[in-house]
Amino acid sequence: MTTMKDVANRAGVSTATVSRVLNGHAAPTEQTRTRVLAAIDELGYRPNALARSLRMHSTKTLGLIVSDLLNPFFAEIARAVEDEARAHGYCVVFGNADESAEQQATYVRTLLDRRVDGLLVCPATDDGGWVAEVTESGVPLVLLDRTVDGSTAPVVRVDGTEALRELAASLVATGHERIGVIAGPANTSTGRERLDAFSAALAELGRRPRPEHVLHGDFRRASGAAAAAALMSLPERPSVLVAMDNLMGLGALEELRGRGLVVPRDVGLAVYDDQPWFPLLDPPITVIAQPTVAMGGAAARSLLALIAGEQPADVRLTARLVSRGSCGEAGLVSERASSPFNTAVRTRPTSVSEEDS
Amino acid sequence: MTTMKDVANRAGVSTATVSRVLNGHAAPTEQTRTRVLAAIDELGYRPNALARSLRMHSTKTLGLIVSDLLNPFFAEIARAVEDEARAHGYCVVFGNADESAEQQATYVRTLLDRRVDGLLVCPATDDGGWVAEVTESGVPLVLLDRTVDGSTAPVVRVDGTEALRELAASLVATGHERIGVIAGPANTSTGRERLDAFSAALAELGRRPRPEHVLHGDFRRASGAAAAAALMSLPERPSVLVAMDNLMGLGALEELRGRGLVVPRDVGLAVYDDQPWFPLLDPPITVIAQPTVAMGGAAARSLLALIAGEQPADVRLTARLVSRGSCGEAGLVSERASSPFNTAVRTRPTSVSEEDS
DNA sequence: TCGATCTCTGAGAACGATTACACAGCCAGT
DNA sequence: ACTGGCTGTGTAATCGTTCTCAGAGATCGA
Repeated sequence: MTTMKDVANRAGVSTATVSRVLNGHAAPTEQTRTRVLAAIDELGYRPNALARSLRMHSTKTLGLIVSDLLNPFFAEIARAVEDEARAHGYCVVFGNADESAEQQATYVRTLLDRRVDGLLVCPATDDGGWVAEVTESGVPLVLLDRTVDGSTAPVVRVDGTEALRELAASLVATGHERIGVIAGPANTSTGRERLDAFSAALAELGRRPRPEHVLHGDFRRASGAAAAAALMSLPERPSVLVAMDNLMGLGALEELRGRGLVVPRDVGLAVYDDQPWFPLLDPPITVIAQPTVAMGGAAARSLLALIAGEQPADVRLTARLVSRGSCGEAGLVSERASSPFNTAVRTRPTSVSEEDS
Repeated sequence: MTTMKDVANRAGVSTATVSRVLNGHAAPTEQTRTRVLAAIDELGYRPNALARSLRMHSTKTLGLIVSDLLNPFFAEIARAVEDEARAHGYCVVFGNADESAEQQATYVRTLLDRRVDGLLVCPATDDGGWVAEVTESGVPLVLLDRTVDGSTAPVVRVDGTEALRELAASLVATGHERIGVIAGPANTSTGRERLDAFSAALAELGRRPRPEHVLHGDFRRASGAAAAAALMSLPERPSVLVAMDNLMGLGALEELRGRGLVVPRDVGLAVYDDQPWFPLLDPPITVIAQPTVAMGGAAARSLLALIAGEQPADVRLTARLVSRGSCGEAGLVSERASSPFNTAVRTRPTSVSEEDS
């Protein structure tokens, strides 16, 4: 590799001058400037970002740890973060925790060791032992989607209470008595909050889901299938399932299909987290949509603000209910029943990206 | 931040000794060893990977540039690459080219500047101008999924000719006369190869798609919808559409639904690239499945081999046809027609991850 | 003509690690 | 007691940048 010294020799100047030219300092003459640039060009010189970072105490890099890269929810967030970061001249290094606290801890350490300028974490669990490590290292931290015990870091999250309240009301209005819930892990904030909000909403309506109708999954496909299987094997099985995450929703759907159960005739289904293909199912799936792009953007901005020495406030975006008929919602059911086959959806499917803008 | 010097002072030794302890050299006494470790522990010292990399000329990092992070196909690949890399003690830095050659070039440069030990690229286009830059820098390069003009780098790709031949045969056998193709961009190897292979297969069967029935998209959702719209607006519209990528397939599906067209009654659909939700549609979508996890793993291994100084051969995996009935395939259609509603799929949906193992 | 001021450039010290080399003890063999 | 071979440790160079500081000319006013 050619270094700055090579360029300096070739141009007949010192490395200091080369550095000044490279960083756009005022000092160098137009003449030396062109000489240096010519040398850089001839040698195909590219500065070593490692050395630069070591000297500058800044890597222009953000670290992002997502709970599960295969979850399109996080993939979209990752993409949004990256867009925002690039717009500010930052690069993003990803880590995939795979919903595992240990793997997450490993990545936190790896990224701290590489001296990222800031860390964005979608925590795998409530356990916040790792936060102390980050705080000690002095690297700015922003939490995304989920919170963590004993952390004072800014949080960017989604409030689904209102949407869940609407969903509960809609289910009750449709006449559902036995509501099955495939909840997220009890040791994640989103897992608990969604379940709590939904339970509270039902309670307001005078209903209370039976304990055996509430199962916890792990935000992944297989657990959704397992939970659906368990729920549908009960003597008094639910008339509708609410999956608190798109992957568990996918698993539940697979399980229902595998059992030959028809949605919503045999059992209704609602899912937390919209995905582009949900409107394409028959019936289209009723979902609670989260503003993923906005989340990623907001998180990146908060982190950049933190890096700039500001004190960004917590961000709380709101999810919203998108009723599509998979719970046998009034009006949609009857309309649907009149068409013999797989019919066209009534409205053009709304894309997630459109919703976010 | 505490540095090695701090540790050395605290333990009453030199930085050399600290380094030796850290890197497991034989030299230090058990006594000094424990003293150093104690100091490290008390100070919460973490080595600076930047300084280490600068000195060692190795970052233990692989760069991965994907064409589009939002495409689940690439998300799965990214995940597989990361798993394999981690197993060998490497970290992965991602870049998202967004199907843009310029953005890809920017990322190539950024990653080279950060001195990644190796580069894995899913090229956005055929243009291989950037390859020279990588070669000059001496950083090992492996191409993934798509090839590039004038490159001698090892390639990991998927051969879909046999699967496409089977698909063509199946479509012809089902009686499809007018076959519409939503092809990938002509300036990508996969875009061309899939179209060529499919056309050749049809030619073998004595058919030849009409020129106006072949449209090129850009491997993204909107282009699939636009192409489907154009094709279905023709006076002699196709009886079946073949989308050469899962996102274009998604777009096409949305468009068909929006127009109130029923698959496969009004028009058949087949898609290149399986996704977990394809089996859940009614009818389940016939696809050509690619071994994504195997691709990512193979690519990472090839790159690591290259870094180790070996000369890995090109890898060519094979895609396979999964017939599900969305093209009105014989046997499936009749069975389907007998059930009035959204029916259960006939076999348990096969998950992508199972297929890859 | 002589400072004073201003502009440009270079020498060299960081940044935080690794490691070649030297050296100080120690023990064994003569 | 002296040599020679170990063993364990420290000194200092090095990686490729940035940046402080100081010096070399040039310009200018008195």
